[in-house]
Amino acid sequence: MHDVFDALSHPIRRQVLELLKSGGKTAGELADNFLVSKPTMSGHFAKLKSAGLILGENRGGTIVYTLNMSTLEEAVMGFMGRMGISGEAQGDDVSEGEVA
Amino acid sequence: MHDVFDALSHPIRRQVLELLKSGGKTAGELADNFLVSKPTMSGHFAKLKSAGLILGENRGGTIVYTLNMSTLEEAVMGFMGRMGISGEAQGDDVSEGEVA
DNA sequence: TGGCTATTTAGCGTATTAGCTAAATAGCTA
DNA sequence: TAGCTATTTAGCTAATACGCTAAATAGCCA
Repeated sequence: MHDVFDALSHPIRRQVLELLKSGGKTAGELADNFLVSKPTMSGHFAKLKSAGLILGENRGGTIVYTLNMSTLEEAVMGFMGRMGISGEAQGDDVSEGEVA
Repeated sequence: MHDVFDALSHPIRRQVLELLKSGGKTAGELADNFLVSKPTMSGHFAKLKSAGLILGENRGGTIVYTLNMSTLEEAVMGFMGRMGISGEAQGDDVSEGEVA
């Protein structure tokens, strides 16, 4: 759990997840979307992978990364649930916890 | 936005937010829940505050911190929305984005 | 004023993070 | 085997993060 939020703390890593939303992509394809070097991107992939947020499948020379949505969902929605937010729209009105 | 996820990356800070869910608490009350020193906790409060996740009200000598739920919600649910998760329970079935 | 409590700021040490270039590894193709 | 592409590992530097103790600040009370 801690590792998930740790992995999410870097904007490049969050954006990688968003890019993978539409399907698996190779390390090179993903890296092309950012200005940093490929070794730097490789480090980001490693962190996402060790947090369980992506999976890497070695398909002959190239590596295809895919999203592991369940880890993301479990960690983030779990925390938000504990915070009392289940995801339903929740405007400015105070529906509970009357102040006085 | 980046600062929010940055602030959420430390377990103590996430737990502080959970403690504030039930209402405002002083810096000292919050600090009592953790093993680290008060100056260390003060640093965590500062980070949460600069991310806009909590508000600090100086009430004569003591400082009462309160949760700023809207910032948390906007950043986290915004990201999750972009990931295609709106918060509704979402089991193992694939309800959209048919694979083939 | 003096003293007490609550909290932050200053200053320091160490660990981690993020970036780079250069080199290594792995698989393909000729 | 040689060469090409894709990706990671190694090794480095600089910046940031996190913890500590000691000291400063701010408000209260006698």
